[in-house]
Amino acid sequence: MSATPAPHKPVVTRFAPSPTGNLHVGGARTALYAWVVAQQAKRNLGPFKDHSSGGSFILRFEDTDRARSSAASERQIAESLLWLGLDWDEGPAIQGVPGHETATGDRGPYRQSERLPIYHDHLARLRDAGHVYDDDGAVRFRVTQDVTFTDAVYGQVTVKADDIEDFVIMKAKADGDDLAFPTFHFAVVVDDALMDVTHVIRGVEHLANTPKHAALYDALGFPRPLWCHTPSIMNPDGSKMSKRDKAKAARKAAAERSWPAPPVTNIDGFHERWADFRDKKNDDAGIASIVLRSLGLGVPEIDASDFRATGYLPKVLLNYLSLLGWNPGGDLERFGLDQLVDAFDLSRINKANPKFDRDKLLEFNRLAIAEMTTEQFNDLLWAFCEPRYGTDGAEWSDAKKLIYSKAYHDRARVLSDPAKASSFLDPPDDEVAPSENHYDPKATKKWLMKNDTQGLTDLEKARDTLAAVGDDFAPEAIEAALEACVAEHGMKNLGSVAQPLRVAVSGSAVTPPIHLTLALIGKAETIRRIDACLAVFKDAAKAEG
RNA sequence: GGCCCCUUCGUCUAGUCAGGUCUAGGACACCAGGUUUUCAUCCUGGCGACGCGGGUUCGAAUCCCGCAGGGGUCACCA
Repeated sequence: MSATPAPHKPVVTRFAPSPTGNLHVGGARTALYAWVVAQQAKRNLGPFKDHSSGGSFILRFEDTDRARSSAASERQIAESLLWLGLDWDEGPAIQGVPGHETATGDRGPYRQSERLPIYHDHLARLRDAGHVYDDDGAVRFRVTQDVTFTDAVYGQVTVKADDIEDFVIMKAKADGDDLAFPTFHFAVVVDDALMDVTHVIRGVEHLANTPKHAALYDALGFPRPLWCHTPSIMNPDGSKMSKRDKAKAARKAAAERSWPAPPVTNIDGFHERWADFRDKKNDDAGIASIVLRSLGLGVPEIDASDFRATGYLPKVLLNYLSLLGWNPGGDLERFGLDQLVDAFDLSRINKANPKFDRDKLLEFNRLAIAEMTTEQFNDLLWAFCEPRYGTDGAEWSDAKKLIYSKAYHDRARVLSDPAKASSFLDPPDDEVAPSENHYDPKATKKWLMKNDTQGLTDLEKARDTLAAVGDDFAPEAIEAALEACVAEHGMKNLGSVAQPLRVAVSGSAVTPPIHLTLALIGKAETIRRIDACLAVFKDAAKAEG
């Protein structure tokens, strides 16, 4: 078995999703592998080192299930693919996707619903040769022989004719249609053959269908492609990772809290949709996301767009996905697309279904963020945050944005982390006078009240020091002033002032580096919060003492 | 249930095709110690696997057979 076709034959791979939802991670990985193989052929790399055959990667929509297919889903899939950097050489026109609003390539149409006459031509050939028969308005293919085919990862597979049913290749014609629709089995074979596809790379769930496809290739007189089936990506509990996981998570969370009724009212018919959803009449991912978010919970990332929304870097997702069921053979784990194109080899794909490990993905993403410059992180972070979180009307200066980026550059794992960790930036609530409730009890005890309120004493000194810092309140100036304060008063270390300050301005003992935190809050607000804190705890100390 | 596929640390895996160099290597997670203004980082160390049972062989994670467990498929869905 060889993954290398004859030198004169260009390599053609394709990604052929049915547009019935977003791009699932499993689909993303399949698309990646197909894209990589085409790249290798184009650039004479990997298994194609000595072949100048050329290659191309086709995007085709398998929309023979008209009830579930949608243009919106086509757009989402295309956008996710582009976000990942997996552009295609040939594909259909997709409205609303810049760069792809007109079709490219001359092997189209690239939508099965637009290829109906082609299927009927080939059906006629099959009929003439006696390979098919009618059944209740549908057309079935007659399986008469055992089938043996070779798969790049599973090796040689043989299935007996008795174990393959006579399967439907043309559905019964629906009312109002001119032509009947083919089933997936017939459409893929005809399309892949006519589009000169050499490598059919897809999920293992299709392995059991492949004997049917091989039989069809033979009956139609088409040369068979090299099949390559990739294992399914599983959840940590061993179940298949699927869109339904969102619905499951939402129902479970709602049930655990005895969630009475959704607080969402501005969406048309939400309550009815929620009721149906709760009663398991559907697994609407949109409803699931709304429910989960209303409960303050994260939505499990399943689709490429989910990972994008959380703030994963596309190259990291690709890196991690490529490693799920494949590896270059040594200890190398973190690499970019170019290295992947260099090293990839279909025959090294594992057969067992891997489990998706979010911790490892998170760590890879953290490392990738840490490796870029603060300026790069700054650009990325704000490009990510601004469309998502808005600016609350108050525009931040570039300088302030950069300070924020510095504060989170080496502790953000995903781009949404900083927004979650920076509640200390929330504007003060003028309605409520500060009280002990604003402060974490453990933190106040340890950093303010301990040793006869030593923390409060140090905090007062820090306050005066900060009040003397210039009004631009730059991080460097703050840092220098606090260090001088520590030295002048013979304090143990910077923590002596940093910790009480953290508690005073944020209510907790955890924030980014203190000088960045204070600079972000601003001078006036910093002083105001310190004074409020001192007032609260001085009184408390007096009452006790 | 029929048919097909899979099985190395908790997880992803290297090693299996060409049996010895594997008292099984790496990464993530976890645990302990150290550095550090908190958190995080960083450094050092640690825990931890060949599903089970037979067989072949001087020798098996690697080859053979059986079992168990997991997955897929059996649609006019893809």
